[in-house]
Amino acid sequence: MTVESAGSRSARTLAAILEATRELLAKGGVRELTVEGVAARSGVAKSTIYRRYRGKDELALAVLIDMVVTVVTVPDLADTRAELIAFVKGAVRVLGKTLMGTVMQGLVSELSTDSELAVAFRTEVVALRVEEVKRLLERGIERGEVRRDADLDLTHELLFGPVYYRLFLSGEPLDSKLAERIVDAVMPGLRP
Amino acid sequence: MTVESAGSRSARTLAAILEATRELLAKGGVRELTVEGVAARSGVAKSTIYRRYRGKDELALAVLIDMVVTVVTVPDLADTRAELIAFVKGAVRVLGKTLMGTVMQGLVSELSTDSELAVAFRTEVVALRVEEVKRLLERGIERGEVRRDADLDLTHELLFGPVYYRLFLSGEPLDSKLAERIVDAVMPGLRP
DNA sequence: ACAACCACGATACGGACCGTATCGATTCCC
DNA sequence: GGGAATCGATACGGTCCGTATCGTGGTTGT
Repeated sequence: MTVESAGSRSARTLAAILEATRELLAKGGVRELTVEGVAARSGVAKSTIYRRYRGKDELALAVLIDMVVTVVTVPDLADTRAELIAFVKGAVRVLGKTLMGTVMQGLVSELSTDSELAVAFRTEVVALRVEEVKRLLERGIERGEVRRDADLDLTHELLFGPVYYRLFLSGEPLDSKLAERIVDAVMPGLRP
Repeated sequence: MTVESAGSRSARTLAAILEATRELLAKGGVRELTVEGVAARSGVAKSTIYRRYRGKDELALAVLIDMVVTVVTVPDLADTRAELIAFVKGAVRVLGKTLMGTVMQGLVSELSTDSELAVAFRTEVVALRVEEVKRLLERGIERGEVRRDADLDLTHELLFGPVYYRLFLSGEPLDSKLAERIVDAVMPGLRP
């Protein structure tokens, strides 16, 4: 046992890799993320990194998933509008003020050319949000606030599409009012 | 004057570059687009390409802009819903069945790290669509089909956000029904 | 038509990363 | 303690980057 942090050797190695990846992502995004850079910064051999990840994309995705796990489930506020706003607002905040936005943006190109990566991303990131939206809307249906035949999948896309649209393409700010404006535009189509 | 196509030498050179870029983009996307590849395929020297473009991103953007110019303006159908559907449907088709979707997807990552590229993209691609949506909605306001205080910018994001969301993230198909479903979900919030 | 001028093609260069392979040295686990 | 797994170090060929140089050919003005 040395002075190092706790955990087995491979656990410490893994932690060092992820930590270095986070740091490099923080300043430069996926664009400037290189396996050799991670190796140099983390003190881990390049070959060790390739033993765990197929490349820089999978590395970035690992960090992303590590962050997504902390997605909060919205508590019952007895008001669907308020719940949806809270949920979207959370996404806006995370995408706008943390690494997540940067990483997402860098990952988009890779998703189209790497189907394994795409599958992992969809089941471990997208699906979580879809489920939460469904949960909120079903709660709304029970309360009678939402139409019984509302299109749950489409609603999810309507709520988050504009957020990513800003992040990726239009470049307009992800301000705190955005969530409310989106929800208020979508709600009329959901009511009974 | 030789047997070659018409135009001055530099015009022919430029055409050859863009043509080769299109071909390489068609099979492999931005990911597999390299300046050296374009040089080899087009028969144009690498140095000549760098004389015109700063790199592969600007090259891809040039092709994209070349395609966007052909965006059709929607004719007056005397029905805002029908007009919006026609417009969104056009975007869905282009993004789903032509190079444009692929190029866009590859370009997203670069937009975050190259501000010059981002500005060019927004003024020459995004702005065109925003203007067209505004035109359609203002026509709808005059007809009394749309609320006078409708949020035009947000509407644009609501209409196209879901389309790009599918293209970039969820990976669900860009089918022909999508445009109609989106418009029908958004319209209730636009009516007077 | 001729000359001065550009733009182009060819080529070479150092450099960054890629992804793979090999091989002792550690560490882990029984 | 000892075998097995994992790691660090190092070297490799390869691709593509972006820049520079140089000679040749096209283009243009008068």
